[in-house]
Amino acid sequence: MRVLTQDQVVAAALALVDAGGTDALSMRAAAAELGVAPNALYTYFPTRAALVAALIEQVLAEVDGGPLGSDWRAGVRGIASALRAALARHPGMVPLMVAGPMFGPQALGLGERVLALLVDAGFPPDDAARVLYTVLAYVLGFAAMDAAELPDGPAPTMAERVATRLVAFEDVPAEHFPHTRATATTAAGYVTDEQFRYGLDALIAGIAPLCR
Amino acid sequence: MRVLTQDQVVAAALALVDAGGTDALSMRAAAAELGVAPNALYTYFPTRAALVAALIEQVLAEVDGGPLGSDWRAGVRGIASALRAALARHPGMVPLMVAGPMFGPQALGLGERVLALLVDAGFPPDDAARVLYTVLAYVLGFAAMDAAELPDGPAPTMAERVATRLVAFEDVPAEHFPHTRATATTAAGYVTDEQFRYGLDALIAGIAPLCR
DNA sequence: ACCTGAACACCGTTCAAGT
DNA sequence: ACCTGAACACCGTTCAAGT
Repeated sequence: MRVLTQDQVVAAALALVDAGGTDALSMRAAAAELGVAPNALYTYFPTRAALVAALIEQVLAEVDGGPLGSDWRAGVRGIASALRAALARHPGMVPLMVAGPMFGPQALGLGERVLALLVDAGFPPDDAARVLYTVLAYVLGFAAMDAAELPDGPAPTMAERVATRLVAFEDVPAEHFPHTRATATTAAGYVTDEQFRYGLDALIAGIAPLCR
Repeated sequence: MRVLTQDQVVAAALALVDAGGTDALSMRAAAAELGVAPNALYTYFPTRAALVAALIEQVLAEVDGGPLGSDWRAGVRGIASALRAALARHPGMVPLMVAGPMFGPQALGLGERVLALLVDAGFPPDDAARVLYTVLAYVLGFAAMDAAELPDGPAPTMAERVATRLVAFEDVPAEHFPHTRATATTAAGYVTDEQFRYGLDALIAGIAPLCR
């Protein structure tokens, strides 16, 4: 008789990542959290990679659908924002997501929703596929740059993060990098929702002519 | 008297990553490659993270400038493509780059070049900063999705990669993911230069109205 | 079938010692 | 100052044994 469930293992592992960052995840730490010998986890997941895949699916399951209306712009914005929000809730998961291919049912479902949205709006299917991957690349890249500079401990507030970035930019020598220094305030705000929306809207605007 | 140089350590470590993927990098393996005791490397780099930062700078140093003409579109395309090419040459480096903030001189120099290009073309500086980060997010995200599914061994040809992806999509159940299946051929080609250019051009088109 | 203790082959990093 | 051997506190994973 099993003393645990797969969901319990996933929950414990995700808690480790959320509390201590990417590197806090280990089979041994998760086992300790669950009060079980390290090798007991191999009953539930054959390898560490399989556990990570389950964690990724768990995070993707938190991405809610967005509006189901006929406006593809709002639909893409909604799903992309929901994905970014889910990744921002679990910043330690980002390096794990980005390091391996995503082919689980949740990942496929997310893509399918975007494709359906675009095809229904009149995009030729192949263009829809290209748009999907382009948007995904942007969202994952943004999330990665966002998560990259977070400390491993508990998450700082957005104001603290912007302040930290501003200080970092002040160390940049203005004689060598004048434009970088001149735009430090804007660059410091790169981690905000507003900046995410800015790039996403540019992407959507550039995509629009493809919809005949 | 030092028996090695920092450059030798970086070269050996990069060779490990290129040959065996991200996980092939370890202080001990690099030391073995150089014929030296593991802890000898701590003379050259205080931590593994410092070595990784030097590796990132090395890869960014390989990004060539692109055209210096007055056309900002060509300039952004050139630098973004050069960055993608450098990352594609070192796919094992991508998870390392994406996992940590990039604030070295090469990283700053790359950003500065893009900012100068945009400001010279008439972008308001703050818009230029936003454009820079948006393009970076796209390039890094694309590179990450690209690198994610590469095997750890020697790199397959592009044709082999597309074929592998096509086979993977054939396993997707068409009754649950009809659009995904219908666009499998296009999706299989996502790793190609052409797809990278496609998304980049959409981004540039969406950005253009910001240049007054 | 599932858990355990013990082990194997790894890590990054530190420390005391030698030159 | 720089290298070495040895050690510490970790990893993922395997294996034989117990229930």
